[in-house]
Amino acid sequence: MQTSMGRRPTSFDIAQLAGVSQPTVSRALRGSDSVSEGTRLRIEAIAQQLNYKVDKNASSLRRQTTNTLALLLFEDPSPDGSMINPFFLSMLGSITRASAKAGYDLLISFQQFSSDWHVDYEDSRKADGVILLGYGDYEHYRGRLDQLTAQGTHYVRWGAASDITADCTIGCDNVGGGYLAAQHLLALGKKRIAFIGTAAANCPELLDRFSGYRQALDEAGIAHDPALYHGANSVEEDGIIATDALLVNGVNFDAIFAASDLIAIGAMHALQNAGKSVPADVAIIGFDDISAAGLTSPPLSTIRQDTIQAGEMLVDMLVHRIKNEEVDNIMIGGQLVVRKSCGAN
Amino acid sequence: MQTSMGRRPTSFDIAQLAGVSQPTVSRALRGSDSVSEGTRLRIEAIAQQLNYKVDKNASSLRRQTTNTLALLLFEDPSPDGSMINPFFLSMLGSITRASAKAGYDLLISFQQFSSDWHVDYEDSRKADGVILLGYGDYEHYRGRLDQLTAQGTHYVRWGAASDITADCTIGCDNVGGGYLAAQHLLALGKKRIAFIGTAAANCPELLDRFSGYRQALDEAGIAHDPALYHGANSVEEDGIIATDALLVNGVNFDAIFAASDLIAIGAMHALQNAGKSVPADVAIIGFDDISAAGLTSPPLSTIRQDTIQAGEMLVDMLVHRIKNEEVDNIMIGGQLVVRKSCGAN
DNA sequence: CAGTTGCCCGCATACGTATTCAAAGCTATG
DNA sequence: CATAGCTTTGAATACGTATGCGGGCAACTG
Repeated sequence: MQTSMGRRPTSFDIAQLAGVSQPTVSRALRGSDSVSEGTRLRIEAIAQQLNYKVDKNASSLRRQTTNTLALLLFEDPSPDGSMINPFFLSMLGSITRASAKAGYDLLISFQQFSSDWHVDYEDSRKADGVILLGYGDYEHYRGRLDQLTAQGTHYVRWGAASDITADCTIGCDNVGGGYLAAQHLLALGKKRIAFIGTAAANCPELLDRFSGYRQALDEAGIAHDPALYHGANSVEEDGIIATDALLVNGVNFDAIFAASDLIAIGAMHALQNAGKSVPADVAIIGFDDISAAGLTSPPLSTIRQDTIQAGEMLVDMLVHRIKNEEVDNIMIGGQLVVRKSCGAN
Repeated sequence: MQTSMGRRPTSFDIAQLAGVSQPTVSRALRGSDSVSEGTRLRIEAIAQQLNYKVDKNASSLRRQTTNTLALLLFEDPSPDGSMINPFFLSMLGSITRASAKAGYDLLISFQQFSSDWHVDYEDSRKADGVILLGYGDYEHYRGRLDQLTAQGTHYVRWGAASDITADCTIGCDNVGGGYLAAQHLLALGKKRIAFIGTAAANCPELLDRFSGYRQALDEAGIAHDPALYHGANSVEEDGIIATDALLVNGVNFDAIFAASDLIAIGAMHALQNAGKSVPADVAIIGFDDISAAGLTSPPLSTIRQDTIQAGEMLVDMLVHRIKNEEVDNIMIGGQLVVRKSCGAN
């Protein structure tokens, strides 16, 4: 029982069938209290029968709100041009779920750092707010964040708090996490703990982890030894390269704190390829607790970032911001996950 | 230089500043050829200066098209309530990229099988088309697919071709993949090859892999032995359970073909926990080639499904369908990826 | 019975864009 | 110089929904 041929039903069609006006249909279906019970039921029945759905474009246009969040995922173009960092992929999954739970649709977009992402979404009224997700030094785009704020775009960002005006972030306590990791190795009696991940391009997260690591070592009275520090971005390959360099240079080390699990996995492979045993010869601890961390051999000890909690918090915080409610930056603690890669059970 | 206070600029604002009418602005910015060069440049300059962006809600409403695709991701509620199957996560990443490349925004939504997904998106005009992604027996929702077709929703589906009216799918050659896997094990001299993944609930993919496996065994003259077949859904835990059962029952087997990598990883852990060596005692091959497959110890041989290619094809096919172009179902071949879990080299 | 209150509802309109139609200006042609 | 043809523009309108405002009607009060 279609009204006109083929066309999808509108609120006018329903109004006509129900013998009321279009505004009444709108009110009835939105649950306004100024529609009589009887009328509402009648309208609802017809709507159901016609399989009527509100046209969200029209609705959004009229209400000037979209009930949609946008997730902007930043990624350095990866070598193979396709993989996504598993940590962010996990966050993506979590955010997807969380926004659904909050009643918002989620629009996803990959972005290069260089693109004009700062004007893409809210600006074109496709989303009410934006979640920014990615590693990276915010100094590199603080101008864009300021512009977001200037044009009234609501956004939240994954990462460390900053002094950027009206910035709003949720991030892991990377310093604390680094401290935990180093402390764990120290407690196991390790004295020569290498750090892989220093000076990673645009990545303050890794630098914070280094700070935490140094803090633990300082407290233990262990002096600096730059030979133990090695740069790496968060990819497996960099872990391999860095570890190979340590080996080739004949550096003496009994443990590695890798600033991310991917680096740690690379390091583990490099060590094993060189005939070293993990953890007998070298203990390894990573950071993130990506799902692959539990699958390596030996399973990788790591500092867990709770992506599920983080995703929910990001969505939650953004929703608050959209409602112009006051929100505070949040820091999530990292949790030590002990597996076999450090030795002691 | 804002037009009215605070308000975001509209095409009327630009028209006024440029001394033309609103339609001319619309035409100029959409690149219509019936606007003089001078006028167009003037309008473009002003638009840029005001940081004007087309309101996509209004535009979509007027044009009755959204330039957006929706991805519906089906998932059995997982035990921990949060993880996403890594294979689908990978597909998700690939589809995200592919749709961006095709110039479409991507809307993502998790769905329970039981929900009213079939009317959610295109119906409410938020997307021009829908990608359906998930394991599952389409028989369970053939009615919904029919309804999608009936209401004119464009969709493509990941999975095996079917006899559903106007159904449109891209899927892996699971039979061929299963054949490849079994053949590989046979070539290595394995005689007692267990299969884990039979009779998985709602999962024709796994059954097809079983068919391929049987086909290879039949050709090798190996008789059926139901003791070697074990049910499992595509989660690690089921792999553990199934393998433990094989061990407890004292079944004689020298290889396992697991119908998915997650199952294979579970099986590997179960074997190693029981003191068995992989591949010396038991060879293992999986299916999918999720990113964790290369990280296990030993690294897992598997049948690779090319998610990148699949994602691009899904998007491509959907775009064609949206344009009402004829498209054919596609089957993607699985590729044997040889690592260490089966022994040879 | 007049006046007041409160409940339901319809009229008119706004949201911002894209397109159809017609008209205006301009060039070319005979 | 009149007409035809072309280019460029504006007026009007449609897309489908949501909401401010006012009106009709019944119930209730004095």
